[in-house]
Amino acid sequence: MKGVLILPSQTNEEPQREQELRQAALELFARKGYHNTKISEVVKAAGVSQGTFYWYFDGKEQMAIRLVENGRDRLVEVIEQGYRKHAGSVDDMVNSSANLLTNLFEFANENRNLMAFLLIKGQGADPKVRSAVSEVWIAFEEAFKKNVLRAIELGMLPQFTDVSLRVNILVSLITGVLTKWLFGPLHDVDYEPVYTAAQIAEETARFEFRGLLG
Amino acid sequence: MKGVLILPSQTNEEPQREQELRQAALELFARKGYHNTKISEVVKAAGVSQGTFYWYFDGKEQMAIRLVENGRDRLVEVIEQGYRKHAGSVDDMVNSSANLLTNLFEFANENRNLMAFLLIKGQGADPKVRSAVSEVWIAFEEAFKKNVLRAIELGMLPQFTDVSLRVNILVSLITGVLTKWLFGPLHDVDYEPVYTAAQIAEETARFEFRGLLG
Amino acid sequence: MKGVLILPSQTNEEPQREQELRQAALELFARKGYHNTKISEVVKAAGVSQGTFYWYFDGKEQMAIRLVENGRDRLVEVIEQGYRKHAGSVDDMVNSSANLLTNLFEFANENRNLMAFLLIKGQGADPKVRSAVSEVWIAFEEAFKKNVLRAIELGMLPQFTDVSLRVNILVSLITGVLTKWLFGPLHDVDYEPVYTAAQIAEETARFEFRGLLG
Amino acid sequence: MKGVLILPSQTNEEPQREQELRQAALELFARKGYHNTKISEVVKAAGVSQGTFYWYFDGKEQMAIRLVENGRDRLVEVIEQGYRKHAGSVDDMVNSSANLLTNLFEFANENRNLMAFLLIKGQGADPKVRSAVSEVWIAFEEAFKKNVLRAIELGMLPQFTDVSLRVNILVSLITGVLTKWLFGPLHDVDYEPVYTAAQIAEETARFEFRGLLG
DNA sequence: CATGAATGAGACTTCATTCAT
DNA sequence: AATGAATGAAGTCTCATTCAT
Repeated sequence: MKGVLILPSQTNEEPQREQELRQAALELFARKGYHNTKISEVVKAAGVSQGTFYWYFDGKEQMAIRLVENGRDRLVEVIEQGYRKHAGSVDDMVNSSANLLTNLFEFANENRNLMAFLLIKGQGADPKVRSAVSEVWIAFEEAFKKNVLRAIELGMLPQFTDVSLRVNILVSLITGVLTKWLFGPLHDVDYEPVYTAAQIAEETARFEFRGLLG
Repeated sequence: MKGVLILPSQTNEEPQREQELRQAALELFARKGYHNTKISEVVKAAGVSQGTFYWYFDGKEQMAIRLVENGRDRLVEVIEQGYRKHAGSVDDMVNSSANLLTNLFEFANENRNLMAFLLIKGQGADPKVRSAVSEVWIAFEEAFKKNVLRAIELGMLPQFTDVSLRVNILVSLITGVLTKWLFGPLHDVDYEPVYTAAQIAEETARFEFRGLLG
Repeated sequence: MKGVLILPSQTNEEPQREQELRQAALELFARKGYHNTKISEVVKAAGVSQGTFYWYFDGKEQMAIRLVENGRDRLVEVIEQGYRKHAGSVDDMVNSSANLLTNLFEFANENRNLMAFLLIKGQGADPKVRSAVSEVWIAFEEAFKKNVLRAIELGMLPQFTDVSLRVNILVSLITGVLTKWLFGPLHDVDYEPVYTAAQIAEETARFEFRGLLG
Repeated sequence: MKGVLILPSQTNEEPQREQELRQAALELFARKGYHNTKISEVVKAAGVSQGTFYWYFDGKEQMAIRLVENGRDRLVEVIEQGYRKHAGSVDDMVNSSANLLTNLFEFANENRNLMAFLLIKGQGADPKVRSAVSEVWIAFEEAFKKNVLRAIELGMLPQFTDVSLRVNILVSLITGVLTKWLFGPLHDVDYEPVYTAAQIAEETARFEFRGLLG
């Protein structure tokens, strides 16, 4: 850890200011939405001057897009780790799905600001930003579809006539549950989930495979 | 007093201009979001002058809230018509649920602008509008909860230990499916649903009760 | 009193609506100033419609001017009644002046809204209205000057080298005292004078002739 | 710390733009009144852009209040310098009062815009601004009262039964004379006083102590 | 005479962005 | 790299006035 506190001559610290700006912006976007967040507030929160923002970013919109794209990559990574290698029993499958969802929910809870922007506030932004957000959920659905197709391939799920529709419904379920679990009925960034990630994941996985009657 | 109530050749003419303004605003809010919609655009679309807007509404925010509250009432009305009177078989229940969802989905498809604002764009608005939108979904969930409790009472659904959680997940599923069905992956107001309301309702109802494995 | 309540066929009631509008406007002008008073408020206070205002008056400005000119005539009338016919002792003169001031102060107190507009709020209006207000005070000063010249003529006051200056100072004193007495330090229309008109008139008259040392 | 205080070739440069804006605003307020002065005119007169105004001030109202409060402090300072230390003859007192008034009148004439706003136009502004203006004259009267009480203490003036009333009348006299002297009968900012500050002060002081008969 | 919905010019204010230092 | 004063386009809202009924 030596040298960590020596600020003036740091080497790899390159984008420290940038990081602070990103974090500040993401928090504000998540809380107040894109349009209700002023650059002046972002820079104040990050402790830098107005001009500095424009040294690191081309503008408000471009910054938001960067934020979203960065989030997308990290999110997809989580889901792709659920990719199945071998076949197993139904219970295996439920457990496996629950594990994937647990990872997803934990990631989401550790990145609440990001998720709030992606799930809720992003749609209030400008067209380009909205597109970027939409692409996140397309990528998200793709990743899930890959998993479902793999499960069918391994004979663990029946050959649906319309896989896309099922995946569609499945993803709707997951994002719906995720949003409510994370932010509650009022979509409050400061809401504290009442269930653990594992609990809500297990319930969701059970529902996923067996429905209300299961 | 004869003749006093005979208005000059109109029946329930109400404030026609107000209706036009509401519609224009809702369409623009749905398409471009709250902040990207200018009053100047709304009045242009409605074919009235800027000042006229302020004759009928106190301001942009208040108008949006009125729009949301009006939508909430109509939406809840649809769901409450699904209230069950007698017990029946499981298939009855699935059918019944599918019917309710069909009604809901049809209503939604006939009020795409309203739904786009409630489901997607509303969260980009100002705090008071956001609150109003959140309240819509709370009311929505309440209405569903009433239906589920009734089904449990009639012995058609098991006594869940945590009804709220189940309803929560159920509502998440429904709004998730609804959003995707109506607006597609890109949240496009002009997206044309690929399934009919009845089809998606049936699939959703099946999933609701039996999950992926059903 | 017979017939008084038969409204539809009244004859000399001509400007009833106009009177109500004048009164309402004067009160609002006095309280809130010219620019902070909206025609919509005036008509609401008078219980008529917006259009009616424009049937009786050419516009806001013209109405204010009419109000001011009407007030001027009544105000000057009061002062001119102080015109002296015969010579008398110094005490006569002080008493006589006190009587005139008493009349003035009583008139002012009975027409608080008018005086508030003339003394205080009128200067915040538009140029033409301001001119009309200024002319009131010029007429006021003229009327006083006439009285002073008459007193000099009768040998009751010395031949000042500069009568205008003295009258000027005298009028400054009177309007200054009047304003404070009527509306208090905060220029509040609802202020209640702590002295009676006669008391403040006597004090002022004494000061007028003898100053602080008198 | 050497060198830290050496600013790049300026001495007390403060916010120069702010000064220009203040001056421009005060002049326009004085001439046209608060409501007839547009921010667009102020910034044009100051030679800056519209946005710059809002960099230095929170808004029109807040700026007007600042203007008034600043003026109040300077005005009171002038009067408090008249505070009497030793007793003296009646003539001393008249002279002393004339001196104080001369200072006051000179200050007023050097700050015609400020005085026009405080004496005349301020009452046409919005409530908060009006309050600020009223407070100026309350402070003004307080300062005079202190002087009068001191004179009584020194035995130079009799023990009035009601000092407040006398001071009230005195201040009414002074502000009345001041207004007329500065702005003439038409309350014209460009009016040129026909007497010097010393002349009008002397006349006023004589009137103050001896009245018309003096 | 009376109504009140409709108008539109123009006011204040916001805020993303620029640029000289 | 960093600052922060300056910009100006554009937005929301006000309100005196008009006019068809």
